[in-house]
Amino acid sequence: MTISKNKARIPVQKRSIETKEKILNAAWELFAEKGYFKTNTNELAERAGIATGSFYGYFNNKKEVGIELMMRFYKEVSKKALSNFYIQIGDNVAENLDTGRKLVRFIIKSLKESHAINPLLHKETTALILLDEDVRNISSEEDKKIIAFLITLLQQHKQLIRVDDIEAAAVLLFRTSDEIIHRIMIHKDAIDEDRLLKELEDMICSYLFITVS
Amino acid sequence: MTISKNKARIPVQKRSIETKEKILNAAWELFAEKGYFKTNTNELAERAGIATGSFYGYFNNKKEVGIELMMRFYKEVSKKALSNFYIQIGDNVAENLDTGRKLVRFIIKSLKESHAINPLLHKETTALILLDEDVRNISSEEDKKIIAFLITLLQQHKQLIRVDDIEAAAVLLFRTSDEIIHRIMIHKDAIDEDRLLKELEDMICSYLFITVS
Amino acid sequence: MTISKNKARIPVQKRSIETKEKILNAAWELFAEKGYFKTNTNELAERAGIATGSFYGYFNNKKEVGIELMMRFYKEVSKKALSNFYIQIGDNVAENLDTGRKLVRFIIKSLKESHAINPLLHKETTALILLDEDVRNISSEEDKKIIAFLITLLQQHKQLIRVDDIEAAAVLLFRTSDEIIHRIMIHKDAIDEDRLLKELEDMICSYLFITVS
Amino acid sequence: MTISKNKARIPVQKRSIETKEKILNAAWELFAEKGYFKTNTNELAERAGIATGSFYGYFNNKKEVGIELMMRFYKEVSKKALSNFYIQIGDNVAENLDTGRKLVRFIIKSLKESHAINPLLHKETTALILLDEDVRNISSEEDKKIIAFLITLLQQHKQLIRVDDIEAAAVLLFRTSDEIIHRIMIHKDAIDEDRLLKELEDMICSYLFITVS
DNA sequence: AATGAATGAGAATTCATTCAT
DNA sequence: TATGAATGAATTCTCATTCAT
Repeated sequence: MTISKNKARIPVQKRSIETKEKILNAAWELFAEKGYFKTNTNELAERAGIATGSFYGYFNNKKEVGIELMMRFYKEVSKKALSNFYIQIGDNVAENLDTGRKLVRFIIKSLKESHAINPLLHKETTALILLDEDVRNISSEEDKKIIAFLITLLQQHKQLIRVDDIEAAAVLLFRTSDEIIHRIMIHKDAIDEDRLLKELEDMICSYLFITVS
Repeated sequence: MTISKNKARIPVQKRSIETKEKILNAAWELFAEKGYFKTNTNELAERAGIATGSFYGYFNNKKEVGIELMMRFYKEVSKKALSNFYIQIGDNVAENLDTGRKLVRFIIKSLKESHAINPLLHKETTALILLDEDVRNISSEEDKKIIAFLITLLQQHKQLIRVDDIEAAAVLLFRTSDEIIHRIMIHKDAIDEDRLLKELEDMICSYLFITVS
Repeated sequence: MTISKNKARIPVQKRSIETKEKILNAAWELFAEKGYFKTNTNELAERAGIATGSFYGYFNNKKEVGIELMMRFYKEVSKKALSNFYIQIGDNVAENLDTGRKLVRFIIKSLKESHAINPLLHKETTALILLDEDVRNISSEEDKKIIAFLITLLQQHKQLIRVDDIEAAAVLLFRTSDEIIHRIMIHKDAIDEDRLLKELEDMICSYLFITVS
Repeated sequence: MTISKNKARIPVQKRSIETKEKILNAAWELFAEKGYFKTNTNELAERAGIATGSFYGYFNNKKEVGIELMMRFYKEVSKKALSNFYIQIGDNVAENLDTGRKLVRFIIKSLKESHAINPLLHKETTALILLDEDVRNISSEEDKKIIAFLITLLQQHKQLIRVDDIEAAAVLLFRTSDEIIHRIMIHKDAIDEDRLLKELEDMICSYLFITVS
């Protein structure tokens, strides 16, 4: 269903906003505990402390809750990464390799933090992206914003970067980091987290920056 | 449920093997067309041209079909990767940078081919890995084999490689390449396939090998 | 399965109570018409005039309906037996043989009435007791109450009774009467009902009471 | 289904008879272990060591196996009770009360032995009698034979017996004893077996025979 | 707005029996 | 006769969503 009937109200009143928040919090917990598909709307309502039917006053369907939760992760990336960037990197970017590594570390750290909020829920969201076209499209749009930001970032450090195709590099940088972090959080590959993240950082740096051998 | 009642027969007779094959082929098609979750066992049987009940003579449930298909992918990867390796790289590995790049290209190509077999089915499988613990565990074991193979490969080219932590590098190499290929096949990121793959190759090479600047 | 998920609601609202009653009435009819095993939950819902799914709002499964109906029989027996006892026997129990026979007649009559409510359903219940352990246990508990009541009754008429082992006598009395009545109601043994009941009464009296030869 | 297609062969050859026996033995075990309804024909065939389809060479359907097993119990009663009667009671029946009690004991003992062969299977059979009309009719016919025998028996001891309605007495005697034994074997009423059987014997004797008070 | 009972299509699974080999 | 794969109707139970109150 791509067309929504949109009967769910947009909450304005304080109590309404609170109710919506209660539902999202319930989903936050339950989707992490049992998974998106194994959680049903009755449980969701019950955990939120509302009646089954009331749920549909705030969301048109279950999927919408999944989407809203997914957006929280994106907001987290934005909030952490975008707004706080200059605070952490410094305004007058010192143009040297050290800054480059700092930059990469910062990106990895931001993504890691967004995954860390609720790793199991993040996993569910990832599955939903794979399984549902609507969700995938929304996620795709958000990804584009992140990538656009990364492009800007890389362009701001052009003098450090030896890669010509900045756009492709940004995509590569984002996908690669996100995947490795995801693996660490979810799949618990046999390998140690720190070792893997160190290599990730090294890989990206050796790729992006002009290294003095 | 990890314990199965295992009522499904293990086909020995020619007819049985054929029927099982018919089911797997039906699943192959349907999971790609409609997705794993949206396909039900009745459809599966119907597409296979057998009776509903017959399905349960060969598989205890839908998940088992999913697992069996996933295993086919892994076998495909192994087969492609292992058997063709020497043909492509050459038996007497010339110890120079060119060989290193050849190696990386080979790995990327192998993974790409495994994804290309049935991209949509591959996507479903990826989702299943995220959503089901049993599937995840099986997949995890198979991934280990691939990574083990990569470790061997990298160790055989030690003199080219500047990375110390070969294990972590192998994991990184596998995950990174797999994810990028997955993105290309499934999500159709705005970026052009060739550009992205070129950068991936560059990234891995600049990371792994001693580059003469 | 002895542990139930207990998703069935406990009806409080008037509408709920009515719906539950509708289901029980449907079961009452259908179990008698077609038998417990040959009735399925869809039919049950249909006869009750509700949707299939609604059934599961009130009972976790068919068995629970069977149990609930069985309990109704027991309640019926208790109600009939306990409340009408003094009306029929009289308050100041005349201590003579006549009272003894009255007592036995009363017991037989009470059991007979409970069977007469819905003989076919009673038969199904009896089968269920044999086939299902949970049902058997519940029935066993209820039987104990009846037997306990009979023990009290017999003890109140101790002076008439020549049997030493009152407990065993009560069990014997209950099982014997119940079985004979059951036979009469269900199996239609070739023999005439009145003749058999007369002999039953005689048998019990001659066993229990001091007869003046 | 009251009309049978009767495709099952009547085994004459030794091997055929053995196969049929294997099926019956498998059912004997399985119906006692899991119950008639919870045992399926595949299991039955497997336990018998034959192929699923072969089952239908010997029985037209599952019910027939139940019936044949039921008949075994009846044969047991006949064998034990009817043929061995004179051996145990003695040919020249001493016409005194002692013989009466012996008689009752003998009847109870015979019934008890038939129940004891395989109590759980006997329970299943009892349920089947309740649930299936065909089975009930066959059982009814067999019951009549037993009752007829009891009538003969009682008539042979007429001089001891004070009951007028011998027919009704025979039915009562059979049903009562059978039920109590059944209870003892299956339901494990709280009461001790010996106590209950003693009272049963007393009850029947005090009813049947002229007691010198 | 809130409630929670009702809906009903849909999914998984079973199993007595048949039938081609 | 034996085999065991195949059949497919039947059954139980779930759950997102609606709707009367």
